[in-house]
Amino acid sequence: MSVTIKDVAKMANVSVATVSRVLNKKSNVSDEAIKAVNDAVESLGYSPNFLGRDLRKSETRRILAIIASTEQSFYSDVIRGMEAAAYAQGYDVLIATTQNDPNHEMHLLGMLFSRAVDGAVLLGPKLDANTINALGEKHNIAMCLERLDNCNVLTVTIDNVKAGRDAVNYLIRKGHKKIGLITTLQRSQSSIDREIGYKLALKDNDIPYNEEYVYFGSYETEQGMTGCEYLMNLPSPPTAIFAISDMIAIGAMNYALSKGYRIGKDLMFMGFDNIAYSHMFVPHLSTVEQPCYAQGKLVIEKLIENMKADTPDHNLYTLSHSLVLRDSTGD
Amino acid sequence: MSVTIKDVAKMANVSVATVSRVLNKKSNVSDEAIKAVNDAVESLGYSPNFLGRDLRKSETRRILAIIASTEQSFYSDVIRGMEAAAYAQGYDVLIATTQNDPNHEMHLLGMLFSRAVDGAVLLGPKLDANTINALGEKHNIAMCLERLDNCNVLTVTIDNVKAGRDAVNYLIRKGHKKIGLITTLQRSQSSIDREIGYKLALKDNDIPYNEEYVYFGSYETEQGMTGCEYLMNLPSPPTAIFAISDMIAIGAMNYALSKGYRIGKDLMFMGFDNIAYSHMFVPHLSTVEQPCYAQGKLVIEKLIENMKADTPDHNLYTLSHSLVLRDSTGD
DNA sequence: CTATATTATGAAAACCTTTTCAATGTGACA
DNA sequence: TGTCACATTGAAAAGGTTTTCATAATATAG
Repeated sequence: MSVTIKDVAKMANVSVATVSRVLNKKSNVSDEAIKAVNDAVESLGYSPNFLGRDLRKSETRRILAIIASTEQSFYSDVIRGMEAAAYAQGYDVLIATTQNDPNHEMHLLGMLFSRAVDGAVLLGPKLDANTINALGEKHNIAMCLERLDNCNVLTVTIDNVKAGRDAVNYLIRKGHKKIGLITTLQRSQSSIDREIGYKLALKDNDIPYNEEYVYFGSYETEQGMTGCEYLMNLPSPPTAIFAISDMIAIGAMNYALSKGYRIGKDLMFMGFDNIAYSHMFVPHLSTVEQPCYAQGKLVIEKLIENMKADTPDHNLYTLSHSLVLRDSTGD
Repeated sequence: MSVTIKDVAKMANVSVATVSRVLNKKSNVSDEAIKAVNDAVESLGYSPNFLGRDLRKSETRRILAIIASTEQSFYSDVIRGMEAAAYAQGYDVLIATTQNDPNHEMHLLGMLFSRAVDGAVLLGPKLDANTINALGEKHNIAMCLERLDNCNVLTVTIDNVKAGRDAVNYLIRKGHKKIGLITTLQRSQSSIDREIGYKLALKDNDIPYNEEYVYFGSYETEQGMTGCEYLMNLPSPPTAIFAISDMIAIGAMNYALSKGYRIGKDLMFMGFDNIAYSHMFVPHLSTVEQPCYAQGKLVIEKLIENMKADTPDHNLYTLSHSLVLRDSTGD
């Protein structure tokens, strides 16, 4: 039905082996043969069947990036970094989404077990550390952006404890003592770590931890509003708020704005991620920036190294973050 | 090296054919054989090699979605729709990004020609209509969100001309006669169509078209600011502005806000896409909403139909949009 | 001019499945 | 008892490529 290497061989009057050699730019093939093959390929409109090729070579040169959804736009820089690193070595990056379903995440990893891809990168997995450890023993897996406790799989991330600590320390340095935290109920390790950082910063400055100042919501902006409403209705409301994501912070600021608080004066906000909207929203949001592109690039480089290595690298790499200071902290 | 169907067969004391039958849940296999095979699969940790399977069956049950980047978060609903439709029929959806490079788009389509996937959906292609037409003759291609003039490939989109016309007619009905348009220099068909709709709405109401009122920028929010600045510095500035995307509209509002315009009163804004931030930003943005999920779902359903059909459907399907009215139009 | 590298080539094996085809065994039925 | 249908099974082919191995042809060295 469809045109195969045999058809090309026949038309070019050579063997399939020769066609294969030309296609793969091997040495030891005459100029005439090269021309004959290329002409035949052209006139037949042939393109090689990757299933055959990949089966024979038992490699696909494809890497799967598994992500909850494409909604969080800050993933896009991570992916750009991943692709840059991959293309540089002749790999393609494919993205698949789990919609936060661990079963679906496992299903997608099936592509790895079944050799439909050579490796996989998990960006914020929903599976637990034990499961991932077990899979990491036998397959080329890496994690990016999000680490997992007790997980010895190659991981590239930032130090979220330190990042949270730096963010809150900055607010304290600005003169605040009553600092609210809006975080998520659904615990990713990064949000746990940022919360730990929040507590450490308080301790650094001998400010007692007050659990009333912590609101647990979800990642949606609406929850930022609700969280801010809760905090500001406390008997002694906070004067600064750290939100573990910009989405949440924007929601929170939105509420504060509607109630007439003067942001950056009466009330300061610090977000996390430095998404594009964080400096479009008025007032501009101060935030913690993490090196998305660099993390994506590094995780792919390390993963490809691992695919070639006999003893894979299962280390944790942490890149450094930085504070971006804008209106919402009065800067 | 890695465990194959042969190893399973050996351990289960059956032929590979029987193993295959068990794995594919075929009839005509004894209960003992089923048990023996399943036990062997379990204890060996076997998972079938998809390359072998796909080659034999010459189908992969995978569909590639080709997208410029994952930055525009409103793609995420389209993808959700695509996945829902795909999974319902046992297909997986893989996403790959072109970063706006037509060469890279062609490279990714190579996965289709080379049978690494069964079909492809283009969301806003950078290739021209002729090229896509040619490819569509031989392969299972569809387009979504974005149509192309003179392109007879299966397409699912909305009527962007009518959408632009409806948006601007609404502003006119609100009493405006001087209406600015912020669009993009880089012409996607949807932005061209929305501009056509803008002009038609003016004509509907006997308002002369004034090219001074049209600003050509890019998709970035910053360009929305610049565009708004340009428009408001005209000798006779517009009293309402239609932006062809919410990102641009938010940038434009941002500028207007900083200059003290009272949005929804002195100056009205209408965006496009109804992204999540459009109702987080204060004031809330009025916008045109397109059915993202439904478009994604439909395009996959039609594409899968085409893969089975002998005479493929190359029609254009248009779903309906709606106006979402909020603060920025004084609603 | 012979002996030996070197280059160019093709036949066939290998990669791992699924599926076809033929064979075996079982039970029913006359 | 003999025939037939049916369920279960395995050997082998098929799918499209790459790669190994052997061979033939040519070039190089002595």
